[in-house]
Amino acid sequence: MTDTWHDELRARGYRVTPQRQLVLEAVSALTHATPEEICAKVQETARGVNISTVYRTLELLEELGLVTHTHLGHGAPTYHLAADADHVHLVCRSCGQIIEAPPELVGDMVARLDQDMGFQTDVHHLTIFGRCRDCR
Amino acid sequence: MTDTWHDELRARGYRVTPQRQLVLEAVSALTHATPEEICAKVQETARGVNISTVYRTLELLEELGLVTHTHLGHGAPTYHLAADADHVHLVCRSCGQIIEAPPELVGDMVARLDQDMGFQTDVHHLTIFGRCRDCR
DNA sequence: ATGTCTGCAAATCCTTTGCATTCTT
DNA sequence: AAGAATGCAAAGGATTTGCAGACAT
Repeated sequence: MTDTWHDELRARGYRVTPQRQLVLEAVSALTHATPEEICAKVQETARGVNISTVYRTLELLEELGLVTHTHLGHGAPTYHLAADADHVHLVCRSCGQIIEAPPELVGDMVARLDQDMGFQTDVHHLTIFGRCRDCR
Repeated sequence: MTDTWHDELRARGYRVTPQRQLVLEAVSALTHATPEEICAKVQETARGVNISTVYRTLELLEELGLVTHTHLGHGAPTYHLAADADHVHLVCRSCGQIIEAPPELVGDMVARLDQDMGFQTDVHHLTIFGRCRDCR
């Protein structure tokens, strides 16, 4: 990833800090990571980084469009790099497995929702619950 | 609704209690209700019913297949009668409006997920985020 | 009578907030 | 120097749990 977001940050009056870089790196390195997990990863490099900073940073990075989150279950949401987020999530109710499916699978639905309801789907945030092949 | 679930309950070794009946009635009377809201509704009839009883009861009723829940946003989940749940939820990110759309809209997607991935979608639990006609 | 269910209070999990201090600009 | 960001601790909302007493069977 380039560092153009540094300029984006400054242009908006925000500041580039080590914590923000580390959180973004952690989101990049992990997949489907919760704030807690991201915090743990960050602390491997810089201990002392606080969980509240992680929350604040995730909110900021999401506002900048660099990361997105999804709710994969009951607990904490999970974060992705927005650039890696071009898929929908299938969550198996039975074994808990998380499957990343190509967005083409829902293309027809997205088109119909648009045509019939005027509704513009946020595909990146889409999570579908059900049972996977192995569990049905 | 008939009371056949009473027998179902007893057959499984559970008991029929006023609280359980009231919670089911509240879920039936309300729509998209959170545990808190359900509790408030129940307390109109029987004050003293505790929120933890509501949580335990909702879990039980869900296990019995009488109610389902969906996550419509960040906060608490919302509950439905399973019999009323034959629709998918569209949530507008901008105005917060919740639209109940006919399940036919996602029929194609469900079929594809089944064919291509062997994945059996839980349509009742499906919530789609995006922007509604008025907000796009 | 037996064992389940309830209410209560406390505990837990996840997230947010206030504030003094530190750091980026 | 000015103001934004951080760490810390405390508060907050949602949900779960342990337990003694109440209730359905």
